[in-house]
Amino acid sequence: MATIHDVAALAGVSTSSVSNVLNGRTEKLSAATYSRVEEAIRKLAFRPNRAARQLKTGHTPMLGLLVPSTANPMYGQLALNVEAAAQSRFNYRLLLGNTHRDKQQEARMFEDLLSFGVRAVIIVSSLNDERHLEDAVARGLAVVSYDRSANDGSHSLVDHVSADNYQAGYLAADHLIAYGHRRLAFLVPGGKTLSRGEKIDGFRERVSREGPRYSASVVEGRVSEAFGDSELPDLGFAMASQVAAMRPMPTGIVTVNDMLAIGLMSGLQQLNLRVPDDISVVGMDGLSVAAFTNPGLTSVAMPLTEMAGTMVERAIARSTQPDLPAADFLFQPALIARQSVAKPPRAKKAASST
Amino acid sequence: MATIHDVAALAGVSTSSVSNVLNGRTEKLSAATYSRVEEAIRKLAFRPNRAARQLKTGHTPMLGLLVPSTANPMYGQLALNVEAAAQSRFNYRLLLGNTHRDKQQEARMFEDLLSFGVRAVIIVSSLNDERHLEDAVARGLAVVSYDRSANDGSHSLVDHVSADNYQAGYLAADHLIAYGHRRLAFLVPGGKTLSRGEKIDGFRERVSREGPRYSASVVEGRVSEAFGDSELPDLGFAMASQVAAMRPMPTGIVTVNDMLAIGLMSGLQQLNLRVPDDISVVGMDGLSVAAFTNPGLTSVAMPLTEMAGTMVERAIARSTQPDLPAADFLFQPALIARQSVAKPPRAKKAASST
DNA sequence: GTGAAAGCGCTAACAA
DNA sequence: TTGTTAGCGCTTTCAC
Repeated sequence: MATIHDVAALAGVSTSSVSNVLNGRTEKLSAATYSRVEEAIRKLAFRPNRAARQLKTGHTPMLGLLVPSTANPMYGQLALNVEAAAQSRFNYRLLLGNTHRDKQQEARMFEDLLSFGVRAVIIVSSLNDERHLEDAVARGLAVVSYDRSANDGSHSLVDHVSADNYQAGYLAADHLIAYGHRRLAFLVPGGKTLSRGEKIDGFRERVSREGPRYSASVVEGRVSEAFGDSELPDLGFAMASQVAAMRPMPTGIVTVNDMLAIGLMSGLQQLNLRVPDDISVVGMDGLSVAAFTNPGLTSVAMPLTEMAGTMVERAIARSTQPDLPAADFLFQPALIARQSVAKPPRAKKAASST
Repeated sequence: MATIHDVAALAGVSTSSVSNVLNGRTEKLSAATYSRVEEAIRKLAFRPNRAARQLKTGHTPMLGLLVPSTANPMYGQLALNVEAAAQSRFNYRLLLGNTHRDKQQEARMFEDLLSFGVRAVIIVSSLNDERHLEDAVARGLAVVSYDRSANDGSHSLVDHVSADNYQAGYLAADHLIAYGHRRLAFLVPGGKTLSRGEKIDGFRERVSREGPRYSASVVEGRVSEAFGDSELPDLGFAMASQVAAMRPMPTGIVTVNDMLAIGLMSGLQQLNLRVPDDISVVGMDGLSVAAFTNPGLTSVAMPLTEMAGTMVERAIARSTQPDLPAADFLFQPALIARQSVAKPPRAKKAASST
């Protein structure tokens, strides 16, 4: 690989002039010198060594992205959007890590990012404990947290970009209620996850507005210790039995995310429960693949592209201006109606017999 | 951030001793010194600066991964597997790029990798033209190409890790034929893709063995210039009409990948064609989500984890030992039977009328 | 407008 | 066994 010295030699100038060209300081060079240097750079196919540059400047155009698992299409899409924004708007490249929602892995990744000189990171974490995030901040990382709203007040050290999960839960319940459902259930994996709390609150709030004849239950899937995002559909599949065993059985189900819903629908069909004739399902995320399930999955979609843009912008801004205070950003979800929701079977009966 | 000097000072030794500890050269230090240095490292939470190290050694523990789009769950899974192998077996981190199968983007990413000091890269490309890959190799990258078999002979510069696509096509056709199908079709997006050639060959070969009463057609989807992997399901959906318009209509369809199949099934159902009663579908990839479609999608699965492991191993091995010759690795696919394949409707009639 | 030179944090001879 | 030192390739004062 050619170095700045080779270029300087070929162009017959000093290395500092080459450096000035590299950094676009047009005003410091005569047009003639400038183009002579450019020519030399072209000829040698010279690309500056980032390690050297970083060693000098202290930063490097890389952004860390930590997601639970890119095998979950939700995070695959997120990675795509984040990468696109980072690349096209800031010329930053993406360092990707799958954390499996494991605190150790997250912490190790932070360590590595730091040692690579990366100063901006976006993390999708659902861990209750944000202490390791704050450690990372203390050591110089600008951290943006996805979908973990900060209303627990504590930490103004980390940016939070999230969907309005309360509203998401509210919308999902609202949609089912509009179709006449009265016995609703909200499905979540057991254990840790956090943003689901608000989703459940919104869901419950909407149901409780209808009075005592409406019910809102929360069903937790049984998950093993090592439960990962790739097993979400399997869990949904298994939870179909839990739902089917409920007495009375709910007629409208909301799941905390789309992959769970996809598994659930499959499991329900396996039990000869038809969606939406016997039971309606609403997912959350707005995965593009949800448009192609059978039936199409109604889902509360998050504005992923906008959120990705904001996250990238914040992470990079705060990494370059460490004095910028952390902030929270809330995005509004929107329900996408497809075919997985219909009138509840009871309502049909009720119409003729009550 | 603490530097090696701070550690040396605190431990009361020279920087080279610290360096030796960092690089685990136990034999060069007394046990006492060693642990004193370790202690100092711990106390200062010292992490060596990779940029400095890289500047010195010329390499950095990073691996590039270029995929068309992580929004395609196939590549999301691939990224997960590659990252896991790189991380757990080599302590390498992953630099991810979405190329949208665009040559410019691929070339730019190569440039960037080079300038970041990354010497090992795995690429999923379907571009006919491998010249930019060879350019990259010439400039010092160890390139491993996924699923682009090299039997065009030309390039021994790039490693090729691929599934036996001929066999995949063969297996898919074989499965349909075993169920009694005679009119088969193979669906692909229009334009570029490459590995599909062998899939089609295997598919055709299997069908032609049955003689003239069997037919194998290839259907190309109409795609725009900017067609991307995220639109695969949409394309499949649209292609359902193309299939439905064929006279005679095929009863068994194979698609070049699962996302296309998922869209196709949805489109067929939209046209009131039932899968598998009216028409059977076989996908390719073995996406985990294909187990949860309705009906479950029969698919020819590629051994993704093993392939990812091999790719990582090769990329890193060849980046550290540039004299290692490039090689090709072929993996055997396996058909996963689910519910999207059944006897053809004609065969049922035939059974009673012939 | 251009060049000389110091130094970012590390590694690896080589000396001691 | 431990320390000294010369760079790796770049950026950036500071002279000229």
